[in-house]
Amino acid sequence: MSAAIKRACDACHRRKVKCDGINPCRNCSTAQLSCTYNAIPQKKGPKGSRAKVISELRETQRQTSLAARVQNRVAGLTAGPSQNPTTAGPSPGMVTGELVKECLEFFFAHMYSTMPILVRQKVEQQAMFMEQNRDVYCLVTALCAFVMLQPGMTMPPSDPYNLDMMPGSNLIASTLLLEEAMRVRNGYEYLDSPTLNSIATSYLLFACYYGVESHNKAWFYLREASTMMHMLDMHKE
DNA sequence: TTATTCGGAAATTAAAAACA
DNA sequence: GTTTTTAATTTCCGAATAAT
Repeated sequence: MSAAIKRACDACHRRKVKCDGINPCRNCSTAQLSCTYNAIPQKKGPKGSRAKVISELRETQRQTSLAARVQNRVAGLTAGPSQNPTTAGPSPGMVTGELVKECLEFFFAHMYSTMPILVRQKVEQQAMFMEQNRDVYCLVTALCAFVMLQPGMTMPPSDPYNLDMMPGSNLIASTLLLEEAMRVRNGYEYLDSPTLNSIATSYLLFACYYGVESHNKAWFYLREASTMMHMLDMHKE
């Protein structure tokens, strides 16, 4: 590139063409434009703290170490004598009764008004036996994953994933729960006979993925929920 | 063929951080 | 204090497109 001139005129700047810097400049003359230099240049250079990169690196490393701790913790939870981590059944210790209780409490206190997709009494009843019913287990796990994403939701006092209330621990807990829900859900044919629970689960998966900005997955599960509603003739009066 | 538009690479600049 | 690093802005190259 030839040496850039100190300042391009307004028209050349707009047209993204080389300006000779005089008034009127050659481009403006040939285009019969009035050649002005009215634009006020912006201040160049970084604004505010420029420690953005180092902050990002710190955050990435923190998340990585946190995730590693969670992996270890989960490996410990799932490494029972009769437990194979690759099975499609619920992982013991992953979705604790206390976690479910807290998440249901939060959901019905703060979110039910804008998302009335569940009946409290029914869910609480079903949740007691969720280990025996994958449909319910997935619903409850997805619900917990969704609730853990919400601002204001705190980790239960027992801290089931041993995250020490560190910043970002909610997001990691949510991710783990989402993975758990997906793993169990992929282990059985929930589409064979969709239920209200599986529709709500799809909707909660949509909400979870939307919350973590995985928009393609989010829309997929929203669409899935909508399709299952059709399968159950819920679009009819 | 010539003129125009515009995505984006390269250059420029200045603030913040690092260093002596 | 000076130097280095980083990030924001500006210039304008050159490919794509439109006009003649």
